[in-house]
Amino acid sequence: MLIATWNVNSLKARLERVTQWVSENKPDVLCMQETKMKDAVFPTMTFAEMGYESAHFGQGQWNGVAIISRVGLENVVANFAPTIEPDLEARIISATCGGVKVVSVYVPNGRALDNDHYQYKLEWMNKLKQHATIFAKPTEDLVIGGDFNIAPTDDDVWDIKKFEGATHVSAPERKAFLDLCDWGLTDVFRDLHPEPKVFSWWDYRNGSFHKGEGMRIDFLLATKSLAKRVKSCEIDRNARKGEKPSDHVPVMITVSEK
DNA sequence: ATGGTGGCTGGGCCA
Repeated sequence: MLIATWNVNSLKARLERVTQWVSENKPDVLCMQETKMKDAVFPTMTFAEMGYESAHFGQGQWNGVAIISRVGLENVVANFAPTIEPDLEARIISATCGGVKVVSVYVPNGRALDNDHYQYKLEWMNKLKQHATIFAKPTEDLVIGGDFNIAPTDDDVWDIKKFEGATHVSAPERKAFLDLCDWGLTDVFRDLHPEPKVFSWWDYRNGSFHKGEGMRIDFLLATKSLAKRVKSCEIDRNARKGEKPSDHVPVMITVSEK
């Protein structure tokens, strides 16, 4: 089973690249973020013709998350679980795909440490942990895939000195990330790849990709029962090349059957 | 280099 996550930065602008990537990689499940479209215009038929069911939680010009699956797509939950105060933005959708509980998340950016949006980000991470506890047990097969807008360690940014006073690397954000993992989730990529400076995002500006100035902020976080069956985890750096790339690239895991 | 690029849009915000 191949499970992937990708912040596509507008599915409308990226549809050709996304369908091309799906055709080549044939993920069983793909979590997407920043579709930036309303549900009514989500390309359900395009994916259906490729053999995928779709679940989309969109709002329009910003945010928007989706899960597409060719191994079943059941029990879809748009937004946080019903007992949690709902987010006003479309940033989380959950479903069960082929026996695995899957959550696609687009964690708020935070903007700046003194910005209200930063508090919103921290609260959002707390709600995500609550959502996990409601949506699944730590003993079940669960993967949370998405753009977390948090670099968990200094190895996950190109130069920590450039991030003094910035979001994505602050101690409270990193603690929120660890708190979520402490519930029972593993950063599968880091487990299999100890090497530093492997990134999933590069700013469009200033030739960042070619200078190697990126961050690893996109993750597949798996519960133990799932993580122990993961055979490989890759970040598809090639997806940042060529015409009209997203600023993020896909992260993918292959999981062996039980 | 207080800029740069890209995607919403249709001027300015967001990342």
